[in-house]
Amino acid sequence: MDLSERKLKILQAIIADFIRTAEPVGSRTLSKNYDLGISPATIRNEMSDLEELGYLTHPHTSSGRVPSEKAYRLYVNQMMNKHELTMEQKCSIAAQLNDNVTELENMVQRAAHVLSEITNLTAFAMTPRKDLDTLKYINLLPVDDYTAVLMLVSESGKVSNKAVRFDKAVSEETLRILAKTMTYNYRGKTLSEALTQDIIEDVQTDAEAMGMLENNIKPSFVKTLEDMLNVNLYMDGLTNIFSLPEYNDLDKARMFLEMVNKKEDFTKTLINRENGVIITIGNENQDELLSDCSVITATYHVNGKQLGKIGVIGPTRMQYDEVTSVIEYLTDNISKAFMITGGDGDDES
Amino acid sequence: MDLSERKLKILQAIIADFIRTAEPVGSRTLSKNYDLGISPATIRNEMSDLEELGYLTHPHTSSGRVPSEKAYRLYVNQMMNKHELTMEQKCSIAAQLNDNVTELENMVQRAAHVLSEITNLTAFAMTPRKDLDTLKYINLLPVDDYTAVLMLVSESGKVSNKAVRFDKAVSEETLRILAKTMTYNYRGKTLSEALTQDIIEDVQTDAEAMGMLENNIKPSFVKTLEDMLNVNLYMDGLTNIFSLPEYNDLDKARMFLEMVNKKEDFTKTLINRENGVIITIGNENQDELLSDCSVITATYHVNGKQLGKIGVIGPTRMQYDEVTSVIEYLTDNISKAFMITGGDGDDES
DNA sequence: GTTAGCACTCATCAAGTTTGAGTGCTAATC
DNA sequence: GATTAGCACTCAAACTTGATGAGTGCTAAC
Repeated sequence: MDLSERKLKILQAIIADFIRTAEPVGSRTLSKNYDLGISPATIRNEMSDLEELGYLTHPHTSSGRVPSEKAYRLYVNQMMNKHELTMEQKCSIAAQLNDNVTELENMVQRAAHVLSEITNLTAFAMTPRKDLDTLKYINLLPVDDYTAVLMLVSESGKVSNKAVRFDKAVSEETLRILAKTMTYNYRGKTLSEALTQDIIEDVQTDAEAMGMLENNIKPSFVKTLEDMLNVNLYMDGLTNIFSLPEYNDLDKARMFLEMVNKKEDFTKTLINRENGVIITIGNENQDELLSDCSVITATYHVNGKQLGKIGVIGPTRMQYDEVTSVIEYLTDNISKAFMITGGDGDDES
Repeated sequence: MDLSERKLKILQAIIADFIRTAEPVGSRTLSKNYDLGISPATIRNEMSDLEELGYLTHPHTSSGRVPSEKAYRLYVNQMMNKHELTMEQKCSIAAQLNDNVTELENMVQRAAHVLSEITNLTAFAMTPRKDLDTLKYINLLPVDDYTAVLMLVSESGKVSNKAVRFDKAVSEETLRILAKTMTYNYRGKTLSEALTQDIIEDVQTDAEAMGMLENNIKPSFVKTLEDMLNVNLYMDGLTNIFSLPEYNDLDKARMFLEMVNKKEDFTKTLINRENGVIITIGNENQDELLSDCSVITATYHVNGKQLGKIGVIGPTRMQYDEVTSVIEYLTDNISKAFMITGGDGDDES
């Protein structure tokens, strides 16, 4: 059933007011502050209908109305106007973002910062998944007789490394052979393929060297690959929630911070989201703990291939229009910055 | 002036009680729960003296006494008994810490975790400063015609890298020469020396190559060096403060979290602390913002040279004895683990 | 269909009251 | 002279009470 023009107008006014004030909205306030041309009593009747239809709720009998998740969903889908950023805002954002960029990690981190500053919410930014990246070469650099550094370099220029310890002294010559063997076996494989593929025996390597490969190098190799595959998650504006009336209760603030601090869980949640601009409201979120939050994410791309995400998390009462615009502007900027030369030679500092 | 035996006993009891309950301690409670053998009235007289001497304070006229910073200082210096960890505690800590260690970063991070779990405070762990580490080799790995990865390897096995973009296409041969020149110039220099030393002209490099060194590589080189020098700070148990009555006020909790979130400032504060087990109470802390916190840090060493720190931050009311024991046990463990082979081939994942 | 009017509800706030844990002082006791 | 019992006093915290006001639903008039 479609809502009448008037009901839509009233609902929109309630949502706007509630997003601004965080207070339940009453019929009198509505008729006074919004140019609806009808009396409070009529508004009450309409609100009663809207409540029956599930768009509004009532904290208690004699309080104003609060938009439900269903209302926010309707608002986001149909009623939200495109919010244009001012020229100053755009310039300021671009300036902060592009100042002396050399690395994606850096820029992405700054995006989270800018986003949290503008929206006054908790922002996050995720570096791209490297699924399609392939191994280019593998090196073993001697440190002392028993220790070396295993170094992997990918086609896109990502470098990652870990220490390897050997049971016995190993010569530089042996290290070179081992590295050569590994490069021969893994070159051109994607990172995820390399994770599953076993080290193949090679004519040049003897039994002893093979043992080292299996027992000493393999664990570090796997960990390094996982490091390269893993996305990094930057968060900013965690303490912004203290300014929101929704979290002016210690328990709620605590729960929020504890949830967000579990970075691994949160990263998984993010990875599973679709690409593009995605808004999930309250219980639409998979994660039980996010059931009274809204999450907005958008995707940026590096070289048109690898995809990363940035976004915000906050109460269901948020400025969906403004936040969405800012996020979109940020992702556009990042995508542009890393389009031409494919400068994704990021490291993990 | 020295305190009488009895005053010391009373003060100790007050401190013990206050650390446990966080409530001002009254004379009746004291005489009931502690075997002091004197009546509340006598205790009141003694407490009055102790207050005059600056060891106790009075939140308001008719409330119990609270230990002052001076009292905590006295307690820590003279009255605190050595708290022995139980065998189970030790085993549990050692197990969590040493499970499958390959890297210092990893172990240090886990130390912060264990520490925050046991103490229910906010714990932190700082990786060692690399001042004494020297450069071993410098490499430039081609990514595409305009991009390379600059890689530095130090004597201790630390590897760090950053992307370099060139104004024009650069051949692999050129990269090799550039890397060779840099290695020649910087090998054996400590990281901090390398930061200040300029690139010296070399017979093998022509003017064009020199220009690239200056304009394209230098910025990345400096950043990479700074990355290698920089300590990493891991924090854990941030939300533990929500369980403390000291922070059951939103503003206080917020201030604490905002302070601790400024990692750079906090790192500087930590670096400036002396080595060994250091306890600073309230206003003894340099940082204004820490004026109602106590901080305990201890130092671990890697190979007897590089020094890192771990510690906790919490209200001045904390279990100084227990916390100190745990921190000491942790630093001992880390130092032991990284003593023999000097396996500090950490990276920055 | 719309609106004015009215009785009712309920969170919030301020003012007053009670309670109890604490103190300091004084006079009696050891 | 040191210790203690007794008592008047203080003050935060918890509870009570009543007023206020923003809100509702319902009904009857427009």
